[in-house]
Parts: sequence; structure tokens; C-alpha cells
Amino acid sequence: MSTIRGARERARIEVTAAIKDEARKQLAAEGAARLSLRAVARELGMVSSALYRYFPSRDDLLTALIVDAYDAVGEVAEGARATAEQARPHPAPHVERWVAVAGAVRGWALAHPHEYALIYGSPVPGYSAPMDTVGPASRVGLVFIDLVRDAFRADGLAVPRLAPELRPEAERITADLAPDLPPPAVLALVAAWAQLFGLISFELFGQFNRLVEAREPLFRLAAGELARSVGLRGTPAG
Amino acid sequence: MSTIRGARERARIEVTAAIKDEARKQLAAEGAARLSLRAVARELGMVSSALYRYFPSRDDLLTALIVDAYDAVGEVAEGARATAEQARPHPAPHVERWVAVAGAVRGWALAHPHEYALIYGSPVPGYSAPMDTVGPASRVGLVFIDLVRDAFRADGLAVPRLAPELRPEAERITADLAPDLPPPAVLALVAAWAQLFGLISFELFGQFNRLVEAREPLFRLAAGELARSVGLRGTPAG
DNA sequence: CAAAAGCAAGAGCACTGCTCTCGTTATTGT
DNA sequence: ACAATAACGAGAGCAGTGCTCTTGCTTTTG
Repeated sequence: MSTIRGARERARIEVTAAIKDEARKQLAAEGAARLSLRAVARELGMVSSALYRYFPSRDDLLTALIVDAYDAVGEVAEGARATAEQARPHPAPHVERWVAVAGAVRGWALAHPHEYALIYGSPVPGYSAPMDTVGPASRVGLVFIDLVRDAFRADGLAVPRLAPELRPEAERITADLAPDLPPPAVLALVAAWAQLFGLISFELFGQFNRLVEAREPLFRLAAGELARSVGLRGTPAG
Repeated sequence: MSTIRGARERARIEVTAAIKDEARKQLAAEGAARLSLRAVARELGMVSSALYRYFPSRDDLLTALIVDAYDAVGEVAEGARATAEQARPHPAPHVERWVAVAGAVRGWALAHPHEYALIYGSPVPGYSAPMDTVGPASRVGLVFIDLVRDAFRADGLAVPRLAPELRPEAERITADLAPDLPPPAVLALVAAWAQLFGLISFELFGQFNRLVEAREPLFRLAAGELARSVGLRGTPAG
């Protein structure tokens, strides 16, 4: 299965990892647009053509970095949820768990701006997300779904009202994502999910420059309201 | 002032416009990353070095396109507001004016995805927005501010509650943007503004692929709730 | 009418992604 | 154990990029 069969296979794994590490370093330093295959190879002491034995093209390297970034932010979100769940002495209200997860995602984004831009900014390569990315891409979303499910089971949800025309869409999405949850809440969750990343993107991409100073409190405020719009209950004043 | 003084000056203006037009064409076709100075020059029948008489670098060309894009979407927003204002037989409720403006911005984004990505996606060039862009960049925001001001004067605002810690920030931003409006509403407006573009970006950048089908209704729903979060009043059911 | 400034063209530099070939080395099947 | 096969690293090379510099020419200016 995952047993390493020989020196060749072992070396391949190590070289692949080294390439990705160096590429990630250049990504963090210069951004995706300035990431250069040749520079990566140069830094690793290989010749550029050798690198093509590991990644068939620059876009494939970028795709690998995209997958890793999705996994990294997904892991951060999962960790934040676990931490918020085990808060002592009392378990945190669900709105605050939501805010904690959202804040963790924002923190990761601020710490890794170029990786964030890679996955939540404009699509860089040939404008089609490969299938490899859809799994890791949904990890953060799943965290929010699980969180809402917990809230639903513990306290119930203040299910938002829904226009009749959106009813079928809400049911379709609910069947896909979380058949055990109320469709209006799932639809609100999808919208809240997008809006959450809107806040992060605006902050990160400079739209708040010379305008908003207290960014973290504003983010927490908005995230809390989004949680309530999904139906979560928490402390009244945010 | 703006009188054209000679053939040389006239030619410069025309050539500059031609370069921007061709660049915009390539931008729409291939995206900002693949926009090539040499290709633009080639298509215009000039040699690449001649193009540097008009734009000192590729980034400056991109900056010019950014400014134009901000102006274009700003104009669309202003037009949508004017149209919604003059609706007959009855003037539209303010929530619906907000939704109309937001929908117009979304429509422009869907029609010009690469230009939208240029201004609201990840920052492409050396990661610092030049001063030339801040004016045009605020046009859309100003439309929303004006719209909220109209609503405030006509019907008043259902001013959202605000945590005390955010009070100073809200007052600072209000002094900058719209001193005549209630600070909590201005702060909510800033947050709503970011969230609105989060919805558009997620749709445009493929995050809704294989998930959301009825995107326009969902957008209108979320936009309406954002309007209400700022304090606007409208028809109850959205 | 001469000096100055603006302009297009071309050559050239350093860089990019990517392909192809050519020895070398490790893995595999007999 | 040995030969066939596949993977590998190195190098040369192609077409393309942004950008600079020099060289003549033309328009504008004093």
C-alpha cells in the first residue's frame, strides 16, 4: 500500500516535497505570478528540465500548492472548532464557536496572504479548477456545516424565513450537503460562507486600507451576525 | 485646458486609447496574467519598444486598466441607482434600490469577469495599489453611501446596535465617509459592502460550482438582508 | 530657422515555460 | 544473474516575455 519499495520511490517523494517547499517559499515571498519553475530548480541545485519529471507543468505545481493550501486552512478551521468545542468551564455558545472558526480562518489568511490569494483570489492558471482541488476545498465549508449541525441538535435553529422561489434550490443544496438540516438554514449558511470570505478578502486585498483600522473587531461583529443569520444562538451582545 | 494643441498631442491620445483598448481585449480574452505588452504592440502594428513611450511599464498599463475598470463598474452602479430612484409609478423602497445597485454590480462582474478579477481579486502587480486608483475605487462605495443617506432622510434608519468597543472606530469611519449618518449604520455599511463582494467573488471565482444553481435569487436574498443589516427598510418579504 | 523634445524602429539582455536528446542509474522480468 | 525497461539528471535549444539603449526621423518650440 503505502510502503516505500525502493530508494527510487523514496527519493521521488523527498524531491517532490522539496520542490513544493521551495515553491511555497517563493510563493510566500513573491506571489503566485512571480513563482518561477527555473528559480525553484536553481535553488534546489537541479536543472529546470529535471523538475518536469515531478510536475508536468507550472500549472500542475500551482495546483499542488493550491491543494496544500486548502488542506492547511481546512486543518486550521477544524482545529479551531475542536478547541472551541472543548472550552472550559462552560462550552462556548454556538455563535461564538462560529466566530472562533471564522477568526481562525482569517488568522491563517493574514499569516499566509499569498496562499490565501491563491485559493480565494482570482483563479491564476488556465481558469479551470482541477478535480483534485474540490475535496480539500470543501474542508472549511464542512467545518461550518458540522458546527451548524451541532447547534441544531443542541439548541435548535432559529430557522430564517425563505422566499418560496428559493425553496427548491435550498432543498437541492440541502440534499447535497446536509440532508438532516433545515433547507433555509443551509441556504443561509452558503450565503454566509461567501460573505465571510468577502470580509477576509477585502481586508487582505487592501480594500480596507485607509478606511478600517479595527479590523478584527469588525470582522468578529460581522461574523457573529452571519452566524445569527444562519440561525445559531449565542450571547445576545456579540 | 483640455484643448488639443497639435497633431502630436492628438496622436498621443489616440494611440494611448488604442493601446488600452487592445490591452482590454486581451485582458478579457486571456486574463491579466497572460496580458503581454509585446502582443498588444504586435496587434497594433508597432514594435514593443514604442509602447514604452505611452506606458513606462507593464504594471502601469495594468494600473490604467484598473482605473478604467473601477470607473466602469462605478458608472454602472451610479446608473442603477438613478434608475431605481426614478422607478414608476411608485419610487422603489430603499432595500430594493440597494438590491438593484448590488445586482447591477454583479451583472457587470459577470459580463467582465477578468476586469472584475483585476480590481476585486488578488492584487496582481507589485502588491501596492497606486494612488491613482483610490478615487475611482471608491465610486461604488459612494453610491451605497448616497443610497443609505437617501433612506436615512426619507424613512430614517433602523440603526443596528453596536458593541461599545467598536464605537470609536465607527465614529472615525463615519467622520471620514458620511458625517451626517449614524455611526453604527456606517460601520454596518462597510461590513455589508465587503460581504456583497464576497458573494460576487465566490460566484465568479468558481466557489459555487456544482453547489449553487439559482445564483441570482440567492444573491438578491443575501443582498436584501445586508441592506436590512444597515438599517434600510423595504418590503417585508424581500 | 536652429535647437530641443517626442517618436518609431531595431538590436540586444536576461529571463521565462517547455521540449528533446543523451548518457546513467535503478528497477523489473526471465 | 543478467538483460530489457523505465526513470532520471543534465544540457542544448526554441519561442516567448519585460525592458533598455541607440539610431535616425519628425514635430514642436524658442
